[in-house]
Amino acid sequence: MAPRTPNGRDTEGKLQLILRHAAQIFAAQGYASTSIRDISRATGLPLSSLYYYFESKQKLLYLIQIHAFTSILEELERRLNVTTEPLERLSVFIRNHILYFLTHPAEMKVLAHEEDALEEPFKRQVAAIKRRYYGLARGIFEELSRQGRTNGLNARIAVLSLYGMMNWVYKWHNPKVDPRAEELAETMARIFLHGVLNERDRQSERWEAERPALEKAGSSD
Amino acid sequence: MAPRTPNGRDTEGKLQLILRHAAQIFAAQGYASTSIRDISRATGLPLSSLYYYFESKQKLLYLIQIHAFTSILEELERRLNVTTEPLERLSVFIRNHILYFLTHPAEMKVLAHEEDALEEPFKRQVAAIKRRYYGLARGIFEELSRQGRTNGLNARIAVLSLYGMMNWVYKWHNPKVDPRAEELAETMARIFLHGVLNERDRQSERWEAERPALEKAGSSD
DNA sequence: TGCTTAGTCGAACGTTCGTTCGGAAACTTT
DNA sequence: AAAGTTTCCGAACGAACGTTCGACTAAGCA
Repeated sequence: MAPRTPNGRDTEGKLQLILRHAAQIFAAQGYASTSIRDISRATGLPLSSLYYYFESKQKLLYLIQIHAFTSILEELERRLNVTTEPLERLSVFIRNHILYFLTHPAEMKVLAHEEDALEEPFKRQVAAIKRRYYGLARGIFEELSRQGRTNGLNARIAVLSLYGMMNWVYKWHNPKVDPRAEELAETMARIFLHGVLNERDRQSERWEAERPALEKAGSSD
Repeated sequence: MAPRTPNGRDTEGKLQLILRHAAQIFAAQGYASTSIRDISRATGLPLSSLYYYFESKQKLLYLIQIHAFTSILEELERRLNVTTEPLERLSVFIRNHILYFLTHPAEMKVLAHEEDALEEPFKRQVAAIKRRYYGLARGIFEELSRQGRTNGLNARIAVLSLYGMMNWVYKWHNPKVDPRAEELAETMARIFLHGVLNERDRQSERWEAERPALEKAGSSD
């Protein structure tokens, strides 16, 4: 925490500070309409000093996106280890996503909104980690399908729909009015996993983490 | 169609041509990173000539957004007139949205992606029509709730989730791989209205427009 | 103490931006 | 044919952009 690096000037901490401020401004104004001078103003650092910490505006966006994606993926993989039950795993996925979204709104907005702003050296790398993230959810969904527990929907469409439902949150979530992460995650999990309509046996289902793993009882489960 | 306006120069048609090209470029590069010169290049019209048709870049974006929103809303209100059954109406809403989305991908991307790019004289007006659109879906959902046919979810969250699911489509839909509008709309209607899990009576449900109106069986009507 | 390296920063670079202006050209009305 | 109106457009405006440069100060090491 203190500047205990060889040099007593905490260079790494300053980069993080720049990244934090830059994420805020990118989120508020958009990448393309943010100037390096805006970031200079927000951080209090002179324009030219910024270029000691990152070599281009593109690289700055890249650093923000990679950092956010790496964090959310690490956290997710940690949490997914608690169970192999696909229903629970999907629920964990949703909760993890929403939780990260609401605790890091600026970073997540940049991730969701500035997908195409990166150009080719960087674009590829962010696309790779994104594919890994997407593939994780899709894998879980397909496992669920293999067990005959879905209604046979196209996995790609289903998972991308879920993804959209969650990623759109940055456009409307208002902490003053809307539920916190836990409740929001549970609501979306219900919509996605179960649906909105009154069904006969919906009441019996629970996807909480506390719930003991499903017993296989017959047919498909 | 022919230039039968008082002047034989088809000014209105030229504006439409500019709007079409501009929507394409805004969709491809983003509003902020598109220059008027880009639009000049795409339309073949000289830079300064463009300003005869719109008075500022902001106004250009405004014209595109208002036009798209007005079209989709008009079409929707027309289609909603066929039934008062809330389940069918929600289904019509979803189908209309997706259909417009996939037949006007550029306009819809601009609508979904450049929400915050407009500034104050224009922002308010687009926000107003957007609120009307959102309110329509929410009204239908609440009617459904009043009839006791939902599982009691927060209407705001539910409708915004649906909205997100549909609006995210522009980020991933690939005509070469993904289903056409009708099928996509039905899939999303199923996810939203019904859910993804195997339930006992899911098979009996249909939300097609052809289906005769539900008979009231009890509860609220 | 001096030498080297890491970090700072004012000033300026070339380019691109949105927009304007004034007059030329095209068409309509008398 | 003259007058009036609408449409067109080359050239230029000041402002803002991302990035660079080179001189500077402060820290770490001998």
